[in-house]
Amino acid sequence: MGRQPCCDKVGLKRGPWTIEEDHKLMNFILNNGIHCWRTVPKLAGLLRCGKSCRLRWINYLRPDLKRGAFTESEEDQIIQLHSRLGNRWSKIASHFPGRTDNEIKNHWNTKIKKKLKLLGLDPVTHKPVEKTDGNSWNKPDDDDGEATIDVSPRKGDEKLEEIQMNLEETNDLFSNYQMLCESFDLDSWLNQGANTSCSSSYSIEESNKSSMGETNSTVQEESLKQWVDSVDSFLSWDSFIH
DNA sequence: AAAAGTAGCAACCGCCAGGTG
DNA sequence: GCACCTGGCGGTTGCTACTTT
Repeated sequence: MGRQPCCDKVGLKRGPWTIEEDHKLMNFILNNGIHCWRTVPKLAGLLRCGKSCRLRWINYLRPDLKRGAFTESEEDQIIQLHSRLGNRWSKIASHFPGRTDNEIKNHWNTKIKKKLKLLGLDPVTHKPVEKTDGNSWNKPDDDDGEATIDVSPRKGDEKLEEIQMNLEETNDLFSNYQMLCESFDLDSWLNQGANTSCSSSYSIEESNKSSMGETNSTVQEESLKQWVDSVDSFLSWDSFIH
């Protein structure tokens, strides 16, 4: 007998997630925690397979995610870890709280690989690439036809400044977000549902009280609201009615 | 301005390991 | 020990936005 698929794919939706689906999944997990991914879509009213829900949560909706570009030091650390661990992205990701393995893998494939090639290093072995002729040192893309990184000044410098300003604004948002995550016991929060019913009456407030105690619950509540607001601003959920 | 090419990234697929009955 | 289920992982695909011609 062959292996059964992870879920019955007939009639299930695929492709990009809609805002409404994101909200349904978030609401469900916020209210009930995570116990069994297979049952999540059914209980949350989603036409997705559990695996897809899990991926969406882990890679995009999780409150402790650190969004934004990788810093130089993060890149260096990824390179070092990759030289030790190879393509074990989840292991590498475990060194970067708030980063996902998928994010790191994508960053590696799209940016760091090219950076290493540009430096004349083999992205797999991390050793200098063998010279094939006298000119190949500074032309790492000759072998596979991949484009080089354009480091020369470009006409779009003004646009770059604009992006940097936006990034700063985003970083402010992230720092709020990080403050929340640092003080917020996500594991307890996600697991609390074991002791609660699946009713939607279970609130974030109650979750805070049970996982952190009464004393700083107001602060936590405020932080969590900030986080929800932050996610809202990322996703433009204005049109969705809770 | 339009077509072609490229980069970035979200999402999917298939496989594997661990847990359970 | 076996069959099955679920979660997790790494590789790959496909869509979209951006850039170049």
